[in-house]
Amino acid sequence: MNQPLKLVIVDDHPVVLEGLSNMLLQFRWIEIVGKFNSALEAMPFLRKTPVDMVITDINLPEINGIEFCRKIKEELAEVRVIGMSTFHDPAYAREMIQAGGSGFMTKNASTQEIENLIHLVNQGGIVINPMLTEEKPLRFDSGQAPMVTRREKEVLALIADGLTNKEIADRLFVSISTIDSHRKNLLNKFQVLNTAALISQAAKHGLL
Amino acid sequence: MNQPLKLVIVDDHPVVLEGLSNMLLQFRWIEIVGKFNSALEAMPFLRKTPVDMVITDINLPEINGIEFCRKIKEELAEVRVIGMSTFHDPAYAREMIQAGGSGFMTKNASTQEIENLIHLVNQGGIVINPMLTEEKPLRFDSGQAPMVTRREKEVLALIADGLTNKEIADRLFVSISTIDSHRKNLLNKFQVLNTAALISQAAKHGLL
DNA sequence: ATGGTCATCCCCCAAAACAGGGATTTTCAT
DNA sequence: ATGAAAATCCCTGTTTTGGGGGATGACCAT
Repeated sequence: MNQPLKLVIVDDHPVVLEGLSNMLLQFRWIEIVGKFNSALEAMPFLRKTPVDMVITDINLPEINGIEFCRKIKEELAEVRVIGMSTFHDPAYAREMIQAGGSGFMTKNASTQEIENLIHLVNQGGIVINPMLTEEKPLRFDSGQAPMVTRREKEVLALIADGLTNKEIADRLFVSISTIDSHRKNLLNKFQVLNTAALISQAAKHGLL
Repeated sequence: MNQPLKLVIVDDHPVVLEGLSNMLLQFRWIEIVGKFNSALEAMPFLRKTPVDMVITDINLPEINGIEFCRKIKEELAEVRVIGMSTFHDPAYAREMIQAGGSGFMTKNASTQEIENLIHLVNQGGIVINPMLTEEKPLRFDSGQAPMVTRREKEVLALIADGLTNKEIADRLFVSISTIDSHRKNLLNKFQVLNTAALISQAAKHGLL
């Protein structure tokens, strides 16, 4: 703990941004090295500056906190990410963790709670604060998946397994043209230009 | 809290099974309704008996605790699952959560810690205990992901985003041949024949 | 210093995917 | 029963991938 923890805060509400950073200013072991209003502004900074931790709002414009977290972990795996939200939504918390994040807190947490949380996360823990009561078993989706028909789903799965159109056609006893059509429709529905993007989108939406 | 919490314990070591259940016997609000040595034995029971929570060892024969958890959440979403392991492995903890679990603990946790953990999880929290220091940024794999280099990872991500070799080459300021090589190496490492399979494998291993 | 992995680049050629039309039959709910 | 949606099929192209090679410098650890 000889080096202060380098922290970046991301929130589109200036009030929160200022409030939180003032709150944390009193802790000498924490150094706030950046404050941003959006993920898009923060990302370039993160890429070129060594940072230990990011606290980000979940409800951000353009790229939300969950996606932001995913991106950070993709490119900069060693940066720990804590999600923050106004609402006590356990689904948010879980999605943060599933996106590779290390923690979740609501904006009304006390200074002490926040310091503890940061401290624990910094030690490698995963912390959700406060402990929330969840009503429903929770949703796993991110965004909404395009509506795919039974057959398309079938084809999609086989594509993901690495089969070519011809192989799929043989397997399903239809012509190559048919599979080709299904494939095109899938590309359209997912608004992507090729198979790679199709599969990664499908995976993201849990359709595989 | 009028109804006691119905709990099932799964561990292949009889000592742990007995020890833990004895430990928890003292708490009147917890009722142990089942003890099993493996996931395969526990699953049928869970299907026909209403249970609130399952505490399962991670290192189980045949089906490990992570997979077990995934299966439970697929079929019985309302059952909360806590993973347990001898080792302080933060990767386990994270995988449990990603599999839909609600908590993780090591076997040397104290009675009090365990009761607290169960209590918090029962209220809908996600709890990792103890807070572990993680050495390396941690692995995300289920099974083991092939080892991909920094550059390959970069290329992989861009492929998943739907860029063609040419576009990736432009973006990274290298020649198309280079990207082509990286792509081929990725196909080799993942033991797949085309991009579709590559991306779905990568997604499965959490590399996206 | 030298063997290994990484990242970079090149060739050729075949196979598969993508883009753009269009068309017919089955199925299913109102 | 009748329209809409789904599933099936076809043609003509171009672009992108994939499979088979091989080569070079940079870096890194033993």
